Amino acid sequence: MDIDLASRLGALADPVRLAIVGLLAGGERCVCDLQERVAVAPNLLSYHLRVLREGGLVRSARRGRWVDYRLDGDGFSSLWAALFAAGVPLAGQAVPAGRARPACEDPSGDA
Amino acid sequence: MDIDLASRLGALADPVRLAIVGLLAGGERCVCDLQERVAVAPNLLSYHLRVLREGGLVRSARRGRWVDYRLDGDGFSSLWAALFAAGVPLAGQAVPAGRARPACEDPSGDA
DNA sequence: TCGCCAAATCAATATCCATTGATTCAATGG
DNA sequence: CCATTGAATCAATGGATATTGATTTGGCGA
Repeated sequence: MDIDLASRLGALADPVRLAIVGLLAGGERCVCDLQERVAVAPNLLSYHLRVLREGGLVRSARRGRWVDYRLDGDGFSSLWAALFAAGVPLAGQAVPAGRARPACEDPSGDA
Repeated sequence: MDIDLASRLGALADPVRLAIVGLLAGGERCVCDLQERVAVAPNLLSYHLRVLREGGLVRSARRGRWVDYRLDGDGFSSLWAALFAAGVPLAGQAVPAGRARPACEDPSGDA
Protein backbone atom coordinates (compact mmCIF):
# COMPACT_ATOMS: atom_id res chain seq x y z
CA MET A 1 0.00 0.00 0.00
CA ASP A 2 1.00 3.57 -0.52
CA ILE A 3 0.14 5.29 2.72
CA ASP A 4 0.03 4.56 6.40
CA LEU A 5 -2.80 2.53 7.94
CA ALA A 6 -3.60 5.09 10.61
CA SER A 7 -3.89 7.82 7.96
CA ARG A 8 -6.20 5.74 5.81
CA LEU A 9 -8.40 5.09 8.82
CA GLY A 10 -8.21 8.78 9.62
CA ALA A 11 -9.48 9.52 6.13
CA LEU A 12 -12.70 7.81 7.16
CA ALA A 13 -12.84 9.23 10.68
CA ASP A 14 -14.69 12.44 9.95
CA PRO A 15 -18.45 13.11 9.86
CA VAL A 16 -18.36 14.94 6.54
CA ARG A 17 -16.30 12.23 4.88
CA LEU A 18 -18.48 9.48 6.30
CA ALA A 19 -21.46 11.28 4.83
CA ILE A 20 -19.74 11.46 1.46
CA VAL A 21 -18.89 7.76 1.56
CA GLY A 22 -22.47 7.00 2.54
CA LEU A 23 -23.73 8.88 -0.50
CA LEU A 24 -21.24 7.22 -2.83
CA ALA A 25 -22.30 3.86 -1.41
CA GLY A 26 -25.41 4.34 -3.55
CA GLY A 27 -23.27 4.67 -6.68
CA GLU A 28 -21.19 7.20 -8.57
CA ARG A 29 -22.06 10.89 -8.18
CA CYS A 30 -20.68 14.13 -9.53
CA VAL A 31 -19.36 16.78 -7.16
CA CYS A 32 -22.27 19.12 -7.86
CA ASP A 33 -24.60 16.33 -6.78
CA LEU A 34 -22.67 15.76 -3.54
CA GLN A 35 -22.62 19.51 -3.07
CA GLU A 36 -26.39 19.63 -2.83
CA ARG A 37 -26.41 16.97 -0.14
CA VAL A 38 -23.48 17.70 2.16
CA ALA A 39 -23.88 21.10 3.76
CA VAL A 40 -20.30 22.38 3.44
CA ALA A 41 -18.64 25.06 1.33
CA PRO A 42 -17.62 23.92 -2.18
CA ASN A 43 -13.91 24.29 -1.52
CA LEU A 44 -14.25 22.39 1.75
CA LEU A 45 -16.06 19.57 -0.02
CA SER A 46 -13.18 19.53 -2.49
CA TYR A 47 -10.75 19.26 0.41
CA HIS A 48 -12.55 16.32 1.98
CA LEU A 49 -12.75 14.59 -1.40
CA ARG A 50 -9.01 15.00 -1.72
CA VAL A 51 -8.43 13.41 1.70
CA LEU A 52 -10.58 10.46 0.65
CA ARG A 53 -8.73 10.22 -2.65
CA GLU A 54 -5.32 10.28 -0.98
CA GLY A 55 -6.55 7.66 1.45
CA GLY A 56 -7.33 5.45 -1.52
CA LEU A 57 -11.03 5.25 -0.65
CA VAL A 58 -12.51 7.04 -3.67
CA ARG A 59 -11.62 7.59 -7.32
CA SER A 60 -12.50 10.53 -9.51
CA ALA A 61 -13.09 10.97 -13.22
CA ARG A 62 -13.72 14.11 -15.18
CA ARG A 63 -16.82 14.20 -17.33
CA GLY A 64 -16.90 17.43 -19.33
CA ARG A 65 -17.23 20.28 -16.89
CA TRP A 66 -18.01 17.90 -14.07
CA VAL A 67 -16.10 15.41 -11.98
CA ASP A 68 -17.58 12.10 -10.86
CA TYR A 69 -16.59 10.32 -7.69
CA ARG A 70 -17.07 6.69 -6.77
CA LEU A 71 -15.93 4.40 -3.96
CA ASP A 72 -12.72 2.49 -4.57
CA GLY A 73 -13.52 -1.12 -3.73
CA ASP A 74 -9.86 -2.13 -3.76
CA GLY A 75 -9.02 0.67 -1.39
CA PHE A 76 -11.58 -0.52 1.12
CA SER A 77 -10.55 -4.15 0.72
CA SER A 78 -6.93 -3.35 1.38
CA LEU A 79 -7.89 -1.21 4.35
CA TRP A 80 -9.75 -4.07 6.00
CA ALA A 81 -6.94 -6.46 5.09
CA ALA A 82 -4.41 -4.16 6.75
CA LEU A 83 -6.57 -3.88 9.87
CA PHE A 84 -6.89 -7.64 9.98
CA ALA A 85 -3.14 -8.01 9.63
CA ALA A 86 -2.69 -5.54 12.49
CA GLY A 87 -4.79 -7.81 14.69
CA VAL A 88 -7.90 -5.62 14.82
CA PRO A 89 -10.99 -7.81 15.31
CA LEU A 90 -13.20 -7.28 12.26
CA ALA A 91 -16.91 -7.99 11.96
CA GLY A 92 -17.67 -11.50 13.11
CA GLN A 93 -14.27 -12.05 14.68
CA ALA A 94 -14.25 -12.94 18.34
CA VAL A 95 -11.89 -11.33 20.80
CA PRO A 96 -9.55 -13.70 22.71
CA ALA A 97 -10.77 -14.74 26.13
CA GLY A 98 -7.66 -15.09 28.29
CA ARG A 99 -4.45 -13.23 29.01
CA ALA A 100 -1.75 -12.76 26.42
CA ARG A 101 0.79 -13.83 29.07
CA PRO A 102 0.84 -14.76 32.74
CA ALA A 103 -0.09 -11.84 34.92
CA CYS A 104 2.80 -9.73 36.14
CA GLU A 105 3.74 -10.82 39.69
CA ASP A 106 2.21 -14.16 39.02
CA PRO A 107 4.75 -16.68 40.37
CA SER A 108 3.73 -19.20 37.67
CA GLY A 109 5.77 -17.33 35.09
CA ASP A 110 6.66 -13.87 33.76
CA ALA A 111 9.08 -12.30 31.24
CA MET B 1 -24.26 3.93 21.14
CA ASP B 2 -22.75 6.49 23.39
CA ILE B 3 -20.40 8.45 21.20
CA ASP B 4 -20.10 9.57 17.63
CA LEU B 5 -19.08 7.15 14.87
CA ALA B 6 -16.33 9.40 13.54
CA SER B 7 -14.82 9.67 17.02
CA ARG B 8 -14.88 5.92 17.54
CA LEU B 9 -13.13 5.43 14.23
CA GLY B 10 -10.72 8.17 15.20
CA ALA B 11 -9.93 6.25 18.36
CA LEU B 12 -8.46 3.59 16.11
CA ALA B 13 -6.79 5.97 13.67
CA ASP B 14 -3.45 6.39 15.42
CA PRO B 15 -0.28 4.32 15.13
CA VAL B 16 0.23 4.01 18.89
CA ARG B 17 -3.35 2.94 19.48
CA LEU B 18 -3.27 0.46 16.61
CA ALA B 19 -0.17 -1.04 18.20
CA ILE B 20 -1.96 -1.31 21.54
CA VAL B 21 -4.96 -2.99 19.93
CA GLY B 22 -2.62 -5.35 18.11
CA LEU B 23 -1.05 -6.36 21.41
CA LEU B 24 -4.40 -6.79 23.12
CA ALA B 25 -5.51 -8.93 20.19
CA GLY B 26 -3.31 -11.60 21.75
CA GLY B 27 -5.25 -11.40 25.01
CA GLU B 28 -5.53 -9.33 28.16
CA ARG B 29 -2.42 -7.44 29.34
CA CYS B 30 -1.59 -5.15 32.22
CA VAL B 31 -0.42 -1.60 31.56
CA CYS B 32 3.11 -2.36 32.73
CA ASP B 33 3.24 -5.11 30.13
CA LEU B 34 2.05 -2.79 27.37
CA GLN B 35 4.51 -0.23 28.65
CA GLU B 36 7.45 -2.50 27.86
CA ARG B 37 6.26 -2.96 24.30
CA VAL B 38 4.96 0.41 23.10
CA ALA B 39 7.80 2.91 23.22
CA VAL B 40 5.88 5.90 24.64
CA ALA B 41 5.97 7.73 27.98
CA PRO B 42 3.81 6.17 30.71
CA ASN B 43 1.43 9.08 30.91
CA LEU B 44 1.10 9.12 27.14
CA LEU B 45 0.28 5.43 27.13
CA SER B 46 -2.34 6.20 29.74
CA TYR B 47 -3.76 8.88 27.50
CA HIS B 48 -4.04 6.57 24.50
CA LEU B 49 -5.64 3.90 26.65
CA ARG B 50 -8.20 6.43 27.75
CA VAL B 51 -9.01 7.35 24.15
CA LEU B 52 -9.53 3.68 23.37
CA ARG B 53 -11.67 3.27 26.49
CA GLU B 54 -13.83 6.27 25.64
CA GLY B 55 -14.15 4.94 22.11
CA GLY B 56 -15.56 1.74 23.60
CA LEU B 57 -12.82 -0.39 22.10
CA VAL B 58 -11.14 -1.60 25.30
CA ARG B 59 -12.13 -2.30 28.89
CA SER B 60 -9.97 -2.03 31.98
CA ALA B 61 -9.96 -3.77 35.33
CA ARG B 62 -7.81 -3.08 38.34
CA ARG B 63 -5.87 -6.00 39.78
CA GLY B 64 -4.12 -4.89 42.94
CA ARG B 65 -1.60 -2.27 42.01
CA TRP B 66 -2.01 -3.07 38.35
CA VAL B 67 -4.63 -2.45 35.71
CA ASP B 68 -5.46 -4.96 33.01
CA TYR B 69 -6.75 -4.01 29.60
CA ARG B 70 -8.56 -6.15 27.07
CA LEU B 71 -10.35 -5.59 23.79
CA ASP B 72 -14.07 -4.93 24.01
CA GLY B 73 -15.66 -7.32 21.52
CA ASP B 74 -19.03 -5.59 21.74
CA GLY B 75 -17.39 -2.24 21.05
CA PHE B 76 -15.81 -3.52 17.88
CA SER B 77 -19.00 -5.25 16.80
CA SER B 78 -21.04 -2.11 17.24
CA LEU B 79 -18.40 -0.09 15.43
CA TRP B 80 -18.58 -2.31 12.36
CA ALA B 81 -22.36 -2.36 12.58
CA ALA B 82 -22.45 1.43 12.62
CA LEU B 83 -20.11 1.61 9.65
CA PHE B 84 -22.28 -0.85 7.81
CA ALA B 85 -25.36 1.20 8.62
CA ALA B 86 -23.57 4.30 7.30
CA GLY B 87 -23.07 2.54 3.99
CA VAL B 88 -19.35 1.92 4.29
CA PRO B 89 -18.40 -1.21 2.32
CA LEU B 90 -16.95 -3.69 4.82
CA ALA B 91 -14.73 -6.67 4.08
CA GLY B 92 -16.26 -8.79 1.36
CA GLN B 93 -18.83 -6.19 0.38
CA ALA B 94 -18.73 -5.04 -3.23
CA VAL B 95 -19.17 -1.39 -4.13
CA PRO B 96 -22.03 -0.57 -6.51
CA ALA B 97 -21.17 -0.46 -10.20
CA GLY B 98 -23.34 2.31 -11.66
CA ARG B 99 -24.38 5.84 -10.85
CA ALA B 100 -26.52 6.72 -7.86
CA ARG B 101 -28.66 8.89 -10.17
CA PRO B 102 -28.69 9.99 -13.80
CA ALA B 103 -25.71 12.17 -14.59
CA CYS B 104 -26.30 15.89 -14.17
CA GLU B 105 -27.11 17.42 -17.55
CA ASP B 106 -28.21 14.04 -18.77
CA PRO B 107 -31.50 14.70 -20.63
CA SER B 108 -32.81 11.26 -19.58
CA GLY B 109 -33.62 12.58 -16.13
CA ASP B 110 -32.30 14.69 -13.24
CA ALA B 111 -33.51 16.05 -9.89
C1' DT C 1 -11.81 35.05 -27.59
C1' DC C 2 -14.62 36.21 -24.05
C1' DG C 3 -17.32 34.92 -20.25
C1' DC C 4 -19.21 31.43 -17.47
C1' DC C 5 -19.33 27.45 -14.69
C1' DA C 6 -17.56 23.43 -12.00
C1' DA C 7 -13.94 22.12 -9.34
C1' DA C 8 -9.49 22.48 -7.35
C1' DT C 9 -5.81 25.02 -5.17
C1' DC C 10 -3.69 28.57 -2.23
C1' DA C 11 -2.95 31.32 1.91
C1' DA C 12 -4.45 32.28 6.38
C1' DT C 13 -6.82 31.20 10.62
C1' DA C 14 -8.86 28.32 14.15
C1' DT C 15 -9.51 24.22 16.36
C1' DC C 16 -8.32 19.92 17.75
C1' DC C 17 -5.15 16.38 19.24
C1' DA C 18 -0.65 14.16 20.47
C1' DT C 19 3.19 14.92 23.32
C1' DT C 20 5.71 16.57 27.47
C1' DG C 21 6.61 17.45 32.39
C1' DA C 22 4.75 17.80 36.87
C1' DT C 23 1.39 16.38 40.03
C1' DT C 24 -2.15 13.35 42.09
C1' DC C 25 -4.44 9.02 43.16
C1' DA C 26 -4.71 4.06 44.52
C1' DA C 27 -2.89 -0.01 46.44
C1' DT C 28 0.63 -2.39 48.81
C1' DG C 29 4.33 -3.37 52.12
C1' DG C 30 7.53 -1.82 55.57
C1' DC D 1 1.36 5.82 59.10
C1' DC D 2 4.82 6.42 55.70
C1' DA D 3 7.41 5.20 51.56
C1' DT D 4 7.09 3.00 47.23
C1' DT D 5 5.16 1.63 42.97
C1' DG D 6 1.77 1.51 39.06
C1' DA D 7 -1.36 4.27 36.81
C1' DA D 8 -4.12 8.30 35.88
C1' DT D 9 -4.80 13.24 35.71
C1' DC D 10 -3.57 18.17 34.98
C1' DA D 11 -1.62 22.18 32.66
C1' DA D 12 0.95 23.74 28.93
C1' DT D 13 3.01 23.36 24.28
C1' DG D 14 3.51 22.08 19.31
C1' DG D 15 1.98 20.21 15.32
C1' DA D 16 -1.53 18.64 12.50
C1' DT D 17 -6.12 19.19 10.51
C1' DA D 18 -10.60 21.46 9.50
C1' DT D 19 -12.55 25.62 7.98
C1' DT D 20 -12.76 30.14 5.55
C1' DG D 21 -12.07 33.47 1.75
C1' DA D 22 -9.74 34.53 -2.39
C1' DT D 23 -7.58 32.90 -6.49
C1' DT D 24 -6.72 29.57 -10.25
C1' DT D 25 -7.53 25.88 -13.55
C1' DG D 26 -10.13 23.21 -16.99
C1' DG D 27 -13.91 22.84 -20.14
C1' DC D 28 -17.71 24.65 -22.67
C1' DG D 29 -20.70 27.74 -25.23
C1' DA D 30 -22.11 32.46 -26.97
